[in-house]
Amino acid sequence: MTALHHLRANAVILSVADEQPRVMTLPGTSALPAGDLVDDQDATLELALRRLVREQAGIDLGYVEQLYTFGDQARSPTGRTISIAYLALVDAGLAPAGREAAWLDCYQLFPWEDWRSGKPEIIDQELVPALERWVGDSALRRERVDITFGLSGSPWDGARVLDRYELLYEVGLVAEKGVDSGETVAGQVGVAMVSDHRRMVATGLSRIRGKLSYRPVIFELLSETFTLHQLQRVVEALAGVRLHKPNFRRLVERGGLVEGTGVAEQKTGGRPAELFRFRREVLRERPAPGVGLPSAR
Amino acid sequence: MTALHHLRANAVILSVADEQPRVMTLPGTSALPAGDLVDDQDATLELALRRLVREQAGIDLGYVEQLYTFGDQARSPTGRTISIAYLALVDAGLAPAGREAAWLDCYQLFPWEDWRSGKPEIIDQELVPALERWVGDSALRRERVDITFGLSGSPWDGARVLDRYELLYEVGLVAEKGVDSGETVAGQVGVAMVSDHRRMVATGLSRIRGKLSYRPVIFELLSETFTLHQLQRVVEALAGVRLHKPNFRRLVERGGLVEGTGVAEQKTGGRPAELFRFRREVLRERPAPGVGLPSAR
DNA sequence: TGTCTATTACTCGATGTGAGTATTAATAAT
DNA sequence: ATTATTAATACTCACATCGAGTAATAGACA
Repeated sequence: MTALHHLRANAVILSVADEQPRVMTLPGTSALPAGDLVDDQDATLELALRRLVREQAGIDLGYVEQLYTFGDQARSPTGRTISIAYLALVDAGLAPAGREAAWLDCYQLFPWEDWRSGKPEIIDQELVPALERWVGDSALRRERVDITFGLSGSPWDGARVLDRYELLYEVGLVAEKGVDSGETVAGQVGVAMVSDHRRMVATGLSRIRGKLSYRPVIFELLSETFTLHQLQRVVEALAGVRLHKPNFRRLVERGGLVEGTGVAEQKTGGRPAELFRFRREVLRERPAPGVGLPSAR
Repeated sequence: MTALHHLRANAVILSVADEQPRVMTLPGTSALPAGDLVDDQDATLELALRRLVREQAGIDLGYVEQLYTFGDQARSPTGRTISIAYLALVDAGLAPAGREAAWLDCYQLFPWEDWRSGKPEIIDQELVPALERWVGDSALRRERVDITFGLSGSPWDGARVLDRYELLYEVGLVAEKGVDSGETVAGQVGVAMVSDHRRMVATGLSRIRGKLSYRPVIFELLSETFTLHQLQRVVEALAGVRLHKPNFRRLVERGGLVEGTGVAEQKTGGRPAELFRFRREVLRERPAPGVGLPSAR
């Protein structure tokens, strides 16, 4: 009745710095913090993961949620390895770097996901041609490609990060194994990661993009106080789209998500902005408080 | 590097019959279909689960998605057991019963979740008093109870099924272990299930309630064709609320989710209703097509 | 012919959303 | 001091959607 399995936990730790979403890796590698779940000293899996990250990267995680459990046979040649992936969000200000942790730009992993300066050129130049070849005259493939990549009049759905990654993987455009460095491989798009770690990051980005509009997770990535401009930049970085400033401010203020502190700060050369903080009471007032991206409904 | 673990897969198989959401159990028990993940004959975990359900309950699952991985130490006294739970949706018409599978009414498990005939009496009569005692004068507990159960002016959020179950578990109102029959236990609310299976069902119900409004999952529970009335009843059963008929039809028709077949059927004694079918093209047209419940935004 | 059931049509106000434009406040350079 | 710069703040407006209510209609059955 007892089975032998290789059981691991992986951490997708995201933060936003310099208007770029980034994921923590172990220094010198393109691997996520991960470890075997071997001893039973932790009461819950989540606590085991927190301990693991503390030991490997030297930080105490705040927000943590379970992402997905990966267990396909193809993942390892000798027997099945089960990996339970977790998503963590950390404030860029508190995030360590250097000997303990390195940070990898998410849009180097998924260049097609950043639409902040318009549609990424890689889509029409590299992805679409390869996808079209793969489609051939299959109606099923046609529909799938149209939906996941917003072709043939379908809208681009920012939250389908994972769908797109999985499709590109099937098509053979993204590599998963046999790559230890963070280099780009010929014939492949984006920077690869060890094993299926890039797929885990895609899962995490999908999750958080979807969650942005109905849970106030964004504040996990910001300090206690922040300007509305900073808040908008962080949302834009994660969502991968530019937002209309007046509407964003209206949404977030009138929506009761933030409250001003009265204090003004910021020495960016222009007019100092007021500092805001997350308004916790919104949780009691609205069923699904989030920042609401365009066409995300 | 290799760890010994007890690894299992569980299936939360939902369907709606007679306007009641129900979950499949093994006949004579209050246990979900489940099994050890021991051999590596399946390429993916999901395939392993499908085979397991086929062997145990004799049905081939259609829609399947991974739910959550449970691995808290408290689950088993001797070493950790990891359970990967999956959610499956089956058409009530195709669902088997009898020797192979039994069906358990979800609202017997969670009587407080069915608001179709108004607020369930159990909430004010049993839950709230116990919750209030548990809160005491802790502001943290106060906030949590208010949000999860819609107290002190907070709205009731249908999708928080799991939050409510977990809170009731902490408070001691729902039992998890040592109960093999489906009977109600003194001092406890709702029908218990084996081990943490009821928690898995709560997770599944939470997931599908949340998903209703942005993914057309509801059609997995219906036959190829159906009347709008049937569709509404199934949505109401899952969501646990009554819906405004004219608005529902407008939403679902003008939203492009269904299309008429021209065929009229139904011999319920009144005017025959037109049969509709799911309109697949909506997937290409809208980013997040769903049935949109009231205040679900 | 009447009754029942359920479909179908219409209205109306409140709210939210996307988009655009204008104004103001403070800092830094000249 | 004055001006340019940067960004915050304020306002408008059309449009779609939503919640809620009311009314009319079509067919089956007794």
